Amino acid sequence: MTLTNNTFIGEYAYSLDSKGRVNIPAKFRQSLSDDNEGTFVIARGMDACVWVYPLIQWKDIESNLRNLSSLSKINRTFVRNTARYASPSTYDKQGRITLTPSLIDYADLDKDVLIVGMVNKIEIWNPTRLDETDKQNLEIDPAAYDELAKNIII
Amino acid sequence: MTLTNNTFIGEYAYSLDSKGRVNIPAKFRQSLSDDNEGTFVIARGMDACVWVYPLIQWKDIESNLRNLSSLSKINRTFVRNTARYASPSTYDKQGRITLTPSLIDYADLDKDVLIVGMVNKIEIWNPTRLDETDKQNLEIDPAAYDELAKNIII
DNA sequence: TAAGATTGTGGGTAGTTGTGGGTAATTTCC
DNA sequence: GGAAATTACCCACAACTACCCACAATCTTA
Repeated sequence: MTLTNNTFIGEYAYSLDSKGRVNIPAKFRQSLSDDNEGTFVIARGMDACVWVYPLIQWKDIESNLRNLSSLSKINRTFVRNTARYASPSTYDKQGRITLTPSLIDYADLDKDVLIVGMVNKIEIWNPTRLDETDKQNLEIDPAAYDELAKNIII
Repeated sequence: MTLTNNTFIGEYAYSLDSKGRVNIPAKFRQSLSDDNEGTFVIARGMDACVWVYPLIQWKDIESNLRNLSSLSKINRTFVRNTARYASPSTYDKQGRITLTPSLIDYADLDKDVLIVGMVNKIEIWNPTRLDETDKQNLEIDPAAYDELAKNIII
């Protein structure tokens, strides 16, 4: 079984141990291409979660950031907020990455975490926070949502 | 006799075993093209059932999701809702795929299941749930059918 | 109709995966 | 420079999954 390289789908209930390590689901690891060198880049998500990018994917983002002119204030802010909290993390022999205390704090992570495949990246959630976010998202404009769905035949 | 590749029609009564495995009807398997690598992607249906996509079909959806920037909140929600409950499943030598406990729960599946060909994907139903859904759908607004008639010739 | 092939279903087993903890190497700080 | 803290690497084990074999029922073909 192989999906597209560096592609992640599905939801997994895993645990964060006392050393700040989380397992990356085996199915996700199998999808990783070799040029990632066993490394992810972890960063603050735009929601209350941790974003985990395979190295290759992150390099792509970096080159996009490079193209944003610092003349514009919003660009400066965006680049700063994106780069500031990002850091690389290589997984160990058991397939775990270590999260930074700062990110654990930001995402309000406890022992039980939910790992969610987001196609080009991975999200790590406190299950309670995800529930809350889900509920808030019910208030999203249904018309805009349908518009999105219309363009993707599922 | 073979229809178009990766196309599924008809209805089959099969069973879900204690390990969460369901057989994919032989006729469906014969229709699969090789580039599916013996793999399906199972996901939550929009009704109370499990959707089963041949890998090729899913990759199409995936590439659409990949193009949605996570800067927009509605995009994030859409990608998350779509990808979260999906997972790849390769069929074994007997032609069975394994469903996740989460999907079995969502579709309220028991031992007896109904497998329905939906042309580009497959649905797995609890027969009782399908009956109920059918009855509700009898009350479909005729105007909606007229609208549909503009888009399809049967 | 009978023999053979295919298909659906059940269960055993070996390998993989998730999780916890120990130890040595590295870094930090006084 | 040396002690303390942190990090990276390694081992161990239980739970789970994927793979394999078996068998009965059904369908195909001569």
